[in-house]
Amino acid sequence: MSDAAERETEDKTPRQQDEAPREPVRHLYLVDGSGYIFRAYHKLPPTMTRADGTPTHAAYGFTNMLLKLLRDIGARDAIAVIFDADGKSFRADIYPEYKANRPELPEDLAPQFPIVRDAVRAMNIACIEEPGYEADDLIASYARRAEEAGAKVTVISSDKDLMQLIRPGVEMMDPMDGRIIGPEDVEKKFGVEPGKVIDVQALWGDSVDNVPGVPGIGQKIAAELIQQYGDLENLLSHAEEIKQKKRRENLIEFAEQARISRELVRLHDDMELDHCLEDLRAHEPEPDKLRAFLEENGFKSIATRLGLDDGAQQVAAPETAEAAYELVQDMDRLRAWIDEATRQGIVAVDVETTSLDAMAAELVGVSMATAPGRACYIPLAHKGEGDGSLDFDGKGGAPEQVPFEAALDALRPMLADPGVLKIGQNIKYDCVVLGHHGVEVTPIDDTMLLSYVLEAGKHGHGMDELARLFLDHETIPYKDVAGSGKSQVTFDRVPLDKALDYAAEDADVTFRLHALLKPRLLQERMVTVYETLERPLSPVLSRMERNGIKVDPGVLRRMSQDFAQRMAELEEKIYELAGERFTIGSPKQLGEILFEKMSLQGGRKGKSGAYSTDADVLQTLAAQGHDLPARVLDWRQIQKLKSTYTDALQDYINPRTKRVHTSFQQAVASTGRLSSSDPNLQNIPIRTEEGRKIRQAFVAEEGNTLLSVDYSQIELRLAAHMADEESLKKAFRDDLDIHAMTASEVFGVPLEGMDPSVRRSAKAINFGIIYGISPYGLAQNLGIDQGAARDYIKLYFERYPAIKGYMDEKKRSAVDDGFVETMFGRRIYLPEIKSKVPGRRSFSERAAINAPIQGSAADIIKRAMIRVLPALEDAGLGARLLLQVHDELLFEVPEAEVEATTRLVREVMENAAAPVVDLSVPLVAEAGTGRSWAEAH
DNA sequence: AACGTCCCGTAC
DNA sequence: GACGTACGGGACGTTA
Repeated sequence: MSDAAERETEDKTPRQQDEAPREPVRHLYLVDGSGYIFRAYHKLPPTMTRADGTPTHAAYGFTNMLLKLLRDIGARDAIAVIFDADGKSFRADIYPEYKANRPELPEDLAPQFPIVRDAVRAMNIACIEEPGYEADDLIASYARRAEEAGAKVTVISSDKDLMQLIRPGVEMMDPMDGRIIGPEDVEKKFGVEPGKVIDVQALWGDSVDNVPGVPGIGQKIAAELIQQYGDLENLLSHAEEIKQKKRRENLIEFAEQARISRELVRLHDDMELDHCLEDLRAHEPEPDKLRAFLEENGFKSIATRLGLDDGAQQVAAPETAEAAYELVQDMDRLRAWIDEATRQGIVAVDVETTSLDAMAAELVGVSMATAPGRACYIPLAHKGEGDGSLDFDGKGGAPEQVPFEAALDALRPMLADPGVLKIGQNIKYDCVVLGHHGVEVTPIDDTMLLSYVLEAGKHGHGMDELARLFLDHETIPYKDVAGSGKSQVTFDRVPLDKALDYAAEDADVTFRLHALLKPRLLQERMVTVYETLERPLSPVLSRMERNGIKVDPGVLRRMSQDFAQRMAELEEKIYELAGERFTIGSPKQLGEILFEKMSLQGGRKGKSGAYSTDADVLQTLAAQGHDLPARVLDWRQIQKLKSTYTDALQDYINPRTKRVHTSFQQAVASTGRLSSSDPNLQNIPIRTEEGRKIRQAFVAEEGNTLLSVDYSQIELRLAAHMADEESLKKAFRDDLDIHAMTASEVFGVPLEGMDPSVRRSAKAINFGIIYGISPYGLAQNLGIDQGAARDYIKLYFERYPAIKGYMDEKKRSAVDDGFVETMFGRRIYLPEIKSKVPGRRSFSERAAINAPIQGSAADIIKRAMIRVLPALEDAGLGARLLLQVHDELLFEVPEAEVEATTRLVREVMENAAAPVVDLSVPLVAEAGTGRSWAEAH
């Protein structure tokens, strides 16, 4: 018999209204009924059933747990079991999806809920629920009421949603082991004090209850943010300040969702309550009632234990609604689509392949759109599903498709028809792939380039982003059709119905984007940039990518081997010096070795509070005579060269062409520059002796020579022109050493016998000008203090006042217009130029200075690239353009034509600004040739 | 397992 | 905090 029961039994007083006032309730126990029953359900094996077959194991466990609890509480205690009422709670009104994807109750649990309610009543315990509210709200409200009455509260549950209630006077208890869950446990789970739990949950969300939260933010980050900003509202109003781009954007975009989430998890403690504290006071169970319950459910062992056994025998036991996409599987339908495209004179085209790498990709299918919502997909090389093996009913076989070559033959005339405009999103990719099959695609329009020209700096230009932005449409994620991770398949294994949805959507979206964006060229005066720069450049880049460059794998392999050996030696030495083995490549571990174990001086920096171990820091330490940092510097250099270049490049050699085919990105860099990836051939080392050797692996085909032609100081020249800085312009016209001259002007030293360090300083300032100089940056660069750097800049501006004027003007116009322009009219938007966060604003200000300069140079070399191919052709020269590296063009030239080609290329490059821009400074292009890129540059 | 971020380093 | 534009590798932490 329980203690409570004994006490009650001893005084033998039946409960009566007129009984003398008892001492007030001092402690209220609130049992989270659902949580309780779930715990019981999962803890016990599902073996028990009632005589009628109803499963009872959860109810049994529940009854046991509740009896145990009842035994442990006293006469001055109150107790209630709270359940969720059936039906939707008010939270579903705030957020319809709330608990929407909650799985159905297990089949063997649902029928146990009525039993459990009976159990509670049989024990003479109040059983409370309230339609429209959840148990948690009732618990919160009763806890509040008890607290106001001066009673302590224990909530029996381990549900994290209740943890927000923990405060002095309100504790939680784990129903399984009786452990008290205190503020420390909450801290452990949420990373914040209980009072801030709901703010954390608002960000974190809850997949079980379908509370959305903010994407990409989990417990860890949520706690960090709430710690820092105090609460959700304050965080949201300072969301702008968050450093991490993705996180910042999500916080802004999903701010309302976070508020709703907070509202969803916030418990209401102000409900009207049906019971006062006294009503809930613990009573002795009424034996008859309890016995009846136990018997009915076959809980014989409990009855026996409680002495209630009367000997009775029991048995123990998609959105694409408007679009009509067509799957084209026969020649007739294909011809019909081709005819329609030809009649219309405009068609959006998209190819599906097996790879993102255009040169390695196998063509799998083609989609077309001829009007918004009107699109088709023509599968050409789809295989059966699964692993391709045939199963006995033949399902693994390839689906019905138009024969590959026949389809291409049918498409070819339309794709090359000058009267039919082919629209693509990043159509260069499609051109390269189709180019393999001897299919020329012309003329073209590219929605990615349209967006790039119209909105550079505002956002990216990938199709998903454009669809979202301009069409308010979410495209089907690739992983939804092809899977991801281990289960990912190539597109030729995607079932045709899915392939149709995906591929036709791409063409459809492209068509719609084009209809939206193309007219804006004229309205926004961007026709020229698009028509004379980006659009004609696209086929040039296609050509370059298909050309590729020959890379000698033997050279790379030998270098990799050499590097591996040297790294191993250095590692030995480094471990010896450190006195332990560690991951040298981990800045964190290295920092700990250097600054903690060896206690070298070098302090912290960086926002994460980690030690910086960059080359600057290591250099300084090495200069103080420390061997370890010096070795790590060597190790780092070799590791970089090996992993990024000599190892990685070998993997990029196309087995078919034996060449490396980079991909040029035409719509990535906001200034108008190109970028190169997979592999990036625009950052092959050159500055150090060791690194430069990698260029020896880039070689000309037999009988050819590499020709490198690069612009000399093009950005500084353009800066001089644009700022109209007469003295600089004159220096360029006189072909002076510009850095030496700057040194002479700024520091007042004679050109003759100039100290190289003085010239180096001037060079750093000149570079700083292009980047939108700051005293910090210059100081960093020159290894001087900021004061000195500030003086240099001041001196520089005094000598070149027009430069200063140019910078101020750019900043001003950027603020006024929201964008800056290159000499050729390319616009670069600077959406953060008015930001109230100083760091971001100054970032935009520097970009406002740099973008017109860098962008104008980019325009010029693009013009040269566009012109040089027909010029070579006209001259009957066989040179092929292989690479562009911002101010350099690299050609592969038949040996006999080197001289003529050099002359022609220099000519084209030096006059590339004309006739649109009449430069007041000369452009100079310098040429070099050799068997390898190392020799040619 | 996939992703994002950080740190670092390469190019112009 | 921290000079412009990129890409990428490795470490690491978080999310799911």
